[in-house]
Amino acid sequence: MPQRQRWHRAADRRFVPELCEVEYYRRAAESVAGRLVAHVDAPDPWYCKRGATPESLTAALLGATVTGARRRGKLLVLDLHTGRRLGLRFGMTGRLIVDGVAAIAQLEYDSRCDDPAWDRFSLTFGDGGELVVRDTRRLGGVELDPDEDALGPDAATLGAGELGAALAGGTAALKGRLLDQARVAGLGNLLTDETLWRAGIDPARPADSLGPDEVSHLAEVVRDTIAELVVSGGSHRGTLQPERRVGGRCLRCDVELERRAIGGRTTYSCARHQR
DNA sequence: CTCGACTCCTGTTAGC
DNA sequence: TGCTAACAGGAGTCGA
Repeated sequence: MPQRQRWHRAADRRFVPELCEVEYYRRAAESVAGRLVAHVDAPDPWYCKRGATPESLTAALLGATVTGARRRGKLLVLDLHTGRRLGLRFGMTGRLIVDGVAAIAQLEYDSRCDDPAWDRFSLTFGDGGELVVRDTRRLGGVELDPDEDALGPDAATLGAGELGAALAGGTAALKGRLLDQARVAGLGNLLTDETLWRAGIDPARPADSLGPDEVSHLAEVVRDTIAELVVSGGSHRGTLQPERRVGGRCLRCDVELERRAIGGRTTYSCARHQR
């Protein structure tokens, strides 16, 4: 098979739970609101985070009624009528399956791993339906009463003032700050590359080197990009994504994209128009 | 406080 | 052809 075609196929599969994907999970999880938890299955103690155990999760959840599903950044929160909250994180390969239907059909790496063997956590409801977290690589996790305030403002509604505060006083690379969930919640590696490419800003610039107009513009691009990608199907629908590979080219400038490690993450950017 | 380096995990892929 | 090692990235921890 020609190399170009292989790249294209790989790009098609690239799909990681970032903000857009977790928003789909949230919408799917809304349908369990009003239901009573009749059974809790937490077979993997490693998957229970921040002091939670299969026993403590069962104690907190069994008999509780879910009252709603919220999202902050990449964290999905199920509210319970008891006032307690269940936090779900999906890592890189976590999927949410509600009543047997996957909230997203396909994620990177696990297209052929749609296997109940990777079920890390599930709730069964009084009506017989269920909510399952299926995570091949176990980088996600489940916790009780997550500290939502430890997360920065949600990227989907990021204001210029909020972004300015998130970037202030940082000499490290802009991209590193954007990936820091305590500063801005919801941006992952793909979405960060996408927004900086669209905004025409070099990801390696010091975070506090952006002028007020750049901050304002970037915040707008972040909001618009997320809004667009939530409508069009997820992070992998980004304009940059098909070119986000070795040898990929900038669709604006038709030059080869630069590939670097910034903030510890593989970064693709255009040396010509991202300044 | 900031921030880079390291670690977790496992399917895929590059390279010998 | 078959094996191995690097790679992918969200998030926590550690130490300078």
